[in-house]
Amino acid sequence: MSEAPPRRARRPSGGAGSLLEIAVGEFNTRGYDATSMEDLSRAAGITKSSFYHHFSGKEALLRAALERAVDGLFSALDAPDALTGSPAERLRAILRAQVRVLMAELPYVTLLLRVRGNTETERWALERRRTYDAEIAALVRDAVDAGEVRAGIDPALAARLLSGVVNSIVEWYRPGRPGTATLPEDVAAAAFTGILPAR
Amino acid sequence: MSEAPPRRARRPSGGAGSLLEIAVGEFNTRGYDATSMEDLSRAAGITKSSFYHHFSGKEALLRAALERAVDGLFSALDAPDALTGSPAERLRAILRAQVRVLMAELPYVTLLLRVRGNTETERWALERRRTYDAEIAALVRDAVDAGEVRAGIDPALAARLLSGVVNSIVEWYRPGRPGTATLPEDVAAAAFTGILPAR
DNA sequence: GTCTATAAATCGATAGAC
DNA sequence: GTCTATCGATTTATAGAC
Repeated sequence: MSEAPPRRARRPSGGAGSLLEIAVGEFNTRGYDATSMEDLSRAAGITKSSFYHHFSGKEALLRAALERAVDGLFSALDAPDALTGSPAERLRAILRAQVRVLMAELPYVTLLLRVRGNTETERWALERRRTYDAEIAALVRDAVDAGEVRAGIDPALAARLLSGVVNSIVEWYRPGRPGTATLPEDVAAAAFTGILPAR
Repeated sequence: MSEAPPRRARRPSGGAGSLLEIAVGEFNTRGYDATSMEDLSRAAGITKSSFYHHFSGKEALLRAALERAVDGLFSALDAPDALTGSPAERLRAILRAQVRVLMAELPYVTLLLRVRGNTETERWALERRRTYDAEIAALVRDAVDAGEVRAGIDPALAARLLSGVVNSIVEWYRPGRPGTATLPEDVAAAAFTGILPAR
């Protein structure tokens, strides 16, 4: 009972998922605000109108991308080895998991980290980021209170520097680069031992 | 021989320097691409046309701001205590100086660190940043070769993480915050000893 | 040095045929 | 699901009066 192959439109795009991937790539290359719907449709090989058939607008694309990034980020808090052990052990496990998420969801998390807050969607993303950062800061305080790490600096400052060093990975990491298999552990070790420890 | 005071236009702006400061503030709040000349002139309290009398266009403003940021950044390499001593000592002095520059020239450096490369001016800024980062990376290699720091991770990775932790300061530092007088030394110490060193 | 007015291009988004 | 054509708003930038 073989049917005839489904009638195809002139230039079938790969579906909403494929278009989102293309759009996020363009957003990261030129910046969200500097990327026009014309740019997106050209990159996808369809017209602007066709793009609007899949997404209601530019902000809908941003929303879908940021939701994926936020979901990934928060999943680091629930990593298997992040739920047990001392505060410092859990914190170290979360750092490793966060680096893994950054690597696996690189374009989406990159976009999230560049959001400025111009629209409701962007403000929502910023709020979710603040919540995540607050969770990390609380864990740092727990680790200091438990006497597991040296409180040479303000725990709030330590949490900010931790976020900074981890998030900065999106500025240079590219998939397939040699020697990045150990990156999650390397970053966690650098955070606890120092990036440039004295001999 | 007192002359009459110079005839004044209806709403005298504070000159090009003042307008640049206002523009950089707007760029950092909304993002460069999302900020229109209309936004800038409204923030300055003059019309768009008047703004064009002081700057030839939006990109000229960006260029002036980025030049100031780049000059500040490179000045960290020439800090008095960065020219003598062992590689590790010089590296630590440069880190401190870089944090001081970030704090003193916060809005300009913030703008520099967000540049994407859409125009010739932005690509020039990215190229200058690459040159600066290469200088830091060379110093890290020197310190490792001299046996002053532990080469637990790839020196190139160490240099990237260093840049990440230092530059991330612009994401949260605000002038006048209490307890930031020791920030340059705190950041340098965290880089060498660890953000969360074990007890 | 400021203003009003406007040009010329581009933007996000929609209408409607196939 | 794709297309052509277009709308209305916005953008960068300029002309020219005061």
